[in-house]
Amino acid sequence: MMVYRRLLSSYGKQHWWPGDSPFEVMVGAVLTQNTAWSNVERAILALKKADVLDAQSIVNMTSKRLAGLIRPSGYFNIKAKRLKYFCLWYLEQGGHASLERWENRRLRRSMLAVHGVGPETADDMLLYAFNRPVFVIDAYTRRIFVRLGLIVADEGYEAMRAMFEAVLGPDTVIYNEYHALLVKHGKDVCRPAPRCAHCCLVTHCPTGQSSKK
DNA sequence: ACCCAGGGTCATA
DNA sequence: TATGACCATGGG
Repeated sequence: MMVYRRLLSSYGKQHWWPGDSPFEVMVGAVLTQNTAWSNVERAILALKKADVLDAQSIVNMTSKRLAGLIRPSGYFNIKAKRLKYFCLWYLEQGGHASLERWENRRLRRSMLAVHGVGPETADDMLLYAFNRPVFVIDAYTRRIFVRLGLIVADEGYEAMRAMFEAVLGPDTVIYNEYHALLVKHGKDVCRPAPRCAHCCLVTHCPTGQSSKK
């Protein structure tokens, strides 16, 4: 796809997902829900320094303590519970070595059944922790392709994923790089539209949202 | 002081 | 099924 080539030549390889192990990638996928990655890094660093970045430690520890450790990532009470649910599932299924033998669909369904793991989080894990050819759709992907006029605004998650996967064919390497490039482009260039378009055009906004005073 | 960020769940209608 | 409320920190 042309969009992919142009992004790649503009930005170069992104080397995703940042993380030292598949498990760390999965933890990061939960922690980064609606959250800036820089905040997630602090949380993961705190887990490492406390030497608890493994499923067993997280399951054993109280939600209270876990919430304190991941505090910088935001939504810490909710995410502490989500991490515990996820790690419990992870252990029950026999860990990474066991999960690695599962087929894509079964693995995805099983992940989605974990409380706190939605489509994007599951697909992050599938692509970046298990190297499965699953295309990740996120807010950046949607925004960029809406702006390009290539999709309509209310296109659903599964419809978009199916579209990308059909066009690109099953290719883990391309999916990996493409998603990372879309995030990069979304952050740097394809910024969100202003809330009040009027404020971009005039100095005195009738809605009063331009904070003068 | 606002807005935003690599979402997901839950309660309503 | 389709909206809205809620979760919470750190950076611009």
